[in-house]
Amino acid sequence: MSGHAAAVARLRAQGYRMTPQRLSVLDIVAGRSGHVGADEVWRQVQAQHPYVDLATVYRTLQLLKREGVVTEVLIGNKLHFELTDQHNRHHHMVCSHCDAVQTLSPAYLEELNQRLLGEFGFAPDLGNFTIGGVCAQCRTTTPAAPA
Amino acid sequence: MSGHAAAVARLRAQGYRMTPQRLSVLDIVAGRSGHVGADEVWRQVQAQHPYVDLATVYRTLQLLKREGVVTEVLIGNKLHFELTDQHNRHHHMVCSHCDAVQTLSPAYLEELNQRLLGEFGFAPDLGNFTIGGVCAQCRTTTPAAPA
DNA sequence: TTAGTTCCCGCAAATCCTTGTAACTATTGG
DNA sequence: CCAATAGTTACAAGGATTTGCGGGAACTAA
Repeated sequence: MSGHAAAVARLRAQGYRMTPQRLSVLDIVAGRSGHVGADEVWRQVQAQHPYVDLATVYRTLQLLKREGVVTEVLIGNKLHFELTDQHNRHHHMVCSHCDAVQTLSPAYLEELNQRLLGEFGFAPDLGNFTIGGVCAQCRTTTPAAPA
Repeated sequence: MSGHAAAVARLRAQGYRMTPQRLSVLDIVAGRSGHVGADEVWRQVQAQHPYVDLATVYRTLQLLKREGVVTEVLIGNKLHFELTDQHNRHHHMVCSHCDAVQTLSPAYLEELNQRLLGEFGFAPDLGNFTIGGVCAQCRTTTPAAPA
């Protein structure tokens, strides 16, 4: 219950009602060091408020994502979420073979970001950027992978 | 019926049976200059073979993607496909606001590709790479967008 | 407080895509 | 030519996520 109090205040200031459901969702995502699947967020929310619907969890997660409070990571084909940490920004590399996730410093995409913006006026959504591929582990132990 | 005859032969040589359903799916994707939604592929397949199931279309598209014959583009949250053109490779930038798609030369990602491979041993799937963001048009006409 | 308005939720249905299954079809080996 | 085999399909059911809707709770103004 440390880092996200400011986020709650900010959301409230923007006119959002921080209902028990929303606070619960945020608490659960914030209580993790890494990412959580939407379904697991739901299960944990239900432990506190058994009547909460899955749709509410999804709507809340989308809201928090829109407001930059959480970051979305597509793993396999499930959405995961983690608390956005301004002081430790990172992107994600997800292995399509074993679903392992590595973090990637924003520095790696900074140049691309600038070029797309400068040359095309296109502002990439790097906040929720995830790049798929095959990790080192799977490349060495799998017969099908490029050099 | 020009470009993909070779692909058909290759798939056949790999042991795949090029059934009427599969040929139809491939013909339809190949008959487009740009990308087609899975649902529209289905509709057009049905015009030729009314009994074909949507699941077959999806399975076929996945097969063609796995084999590199077609490229997948996620637009909005619908999958689109286009014939992979080795001589005109490109990635896609998709606007999350208006769903417009721009193509992007592979040159823009070549350095990133090399760095991820060299520093992490991670082989990004750039063949089916799509980057989301907000296009120039929407950035100027929308109140919410970064500089 | 009270009426009016806005926001949010639970519920249900819909959407897009994937997967399980049993039947069907081409191919292979006698 | 017939049986065994492997690959494919239609159909149906499932999974993940989104959306429509109507009621209800919270904020606002007077």
